[in-house]
Amino acid sequence: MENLIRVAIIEDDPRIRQLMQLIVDGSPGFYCHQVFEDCESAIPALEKNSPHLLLLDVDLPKMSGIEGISLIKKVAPNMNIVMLTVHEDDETVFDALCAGAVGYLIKGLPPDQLLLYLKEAHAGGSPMSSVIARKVVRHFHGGQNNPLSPRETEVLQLLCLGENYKTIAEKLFVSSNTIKAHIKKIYSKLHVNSRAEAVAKAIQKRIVR
Amino acid sequence: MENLIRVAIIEDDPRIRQLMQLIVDGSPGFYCHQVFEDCESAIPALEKNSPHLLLLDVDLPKMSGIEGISLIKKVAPNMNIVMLTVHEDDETVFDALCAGAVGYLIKGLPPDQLLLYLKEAHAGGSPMSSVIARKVVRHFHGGQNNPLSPRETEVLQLLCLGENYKTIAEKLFVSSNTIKAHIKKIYSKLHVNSRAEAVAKAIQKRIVR
DNA sequence: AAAAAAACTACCCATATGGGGAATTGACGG
DNA sequence: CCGTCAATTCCCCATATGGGTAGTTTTTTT
Repeated sequence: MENLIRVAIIEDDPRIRQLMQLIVDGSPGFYCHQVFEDCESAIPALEKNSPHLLLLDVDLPKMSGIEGISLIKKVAPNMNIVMLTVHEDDETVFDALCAGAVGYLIKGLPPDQLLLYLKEAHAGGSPMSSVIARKVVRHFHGGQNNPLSPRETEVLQLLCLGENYKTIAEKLFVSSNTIKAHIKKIYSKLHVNSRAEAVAKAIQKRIVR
Repeated sequence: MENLIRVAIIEDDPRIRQLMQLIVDGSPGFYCHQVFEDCESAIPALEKNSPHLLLLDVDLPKMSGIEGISLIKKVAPNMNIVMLTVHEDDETVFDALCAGAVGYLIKGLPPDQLLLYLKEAHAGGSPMSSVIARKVVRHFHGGQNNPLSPRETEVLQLLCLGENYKTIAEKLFVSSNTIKAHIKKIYSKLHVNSRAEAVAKAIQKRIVR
């Protein structure tokens, strides 16, 4: 009883909910601890007695699964949340991951596959299909297309650290007028007209770390 | 011959290289197109005749696999690059993904598992172990710990869009003095003293999207 | 060798910014 | 009922910033 992985499920469709519960409960090593049909009722219960793993439906009637994650994380920060979805091609993956989910799985996986994924999630992994993974990976791509010269990139990096004309000039052993010129060029190339915008673009376009 | 997935391999260890080649060539649906022992010699060849998939060793003697990705992407932008590593726990995952790799696999996978992953990569997926995936997912986490009040967060978001006191004030229907006061508070809470730093922290700590 | 791009320097000027201090209002919790 | 905090408004002031214009020198590309 002590070594079992305690699992909770939040799923509005009664058929799927009961099916999941059966799969989890009927598997060695797992124990279906709690079952809910919405986040509202789940949150107080999860606060009292939190399981190791939570299977959370993305599409819920009242509060969506995504909104639920943030609230659930507040009451049970150490629980691993695995999202369940019908559409492999939805764009909520990022919101879910940002909110604190660790995995993102499709409903209707073969039971043995599902259980394998749940073991991985409990062991510190992030189970997701490779199609989902590619969505995530794409967010890291696209850092090459930077229109800036090497020197400008260097200046922009220091800009992102909050340095001003003078301190950047000192670090690069040039006049602060030069830095100003570089920054003007950076602004025109990035189509911005303030530090804040430049820094935002630099980080989002991954021109800097 | 036309429907085969053309694969190239860059791997310095002759044993592993030949083993990989054997696995790929001996599998229906795959065709080992080119084999190299370093990026330097691979790049000119990949430019001429690029395969669908490239298996790229992370640890190469001269130019590292990570450095290689950027250069290879320049000559063959549409090729899917899958990294191969011995250590599942290295931190180069992010560099590799940022540089343009689509997958990250461990050396020594069972051949059938490897081939399954390669099919996924070719089909637009991002194969990686769930341990690697968790590393990636962790980069999306941690957006909750924001010490700012709701209003301050709102102001910070507009700050990241490059707005100034006046325009923010107009959008929020308050005086620009108020915005200034909010921004002062934001700076003290985030321990910064300029817009640039505030924006950088906001994005990196995921206080804003 | 010529042209183009990158790097560097300088000066003027209007305005935005950051730091300091001070005060009022409303809401929430002990 | 009182303290705290968020939200709001206002003032002053030194300095940083962004825009414009105008150069020279070096490096790279053609």
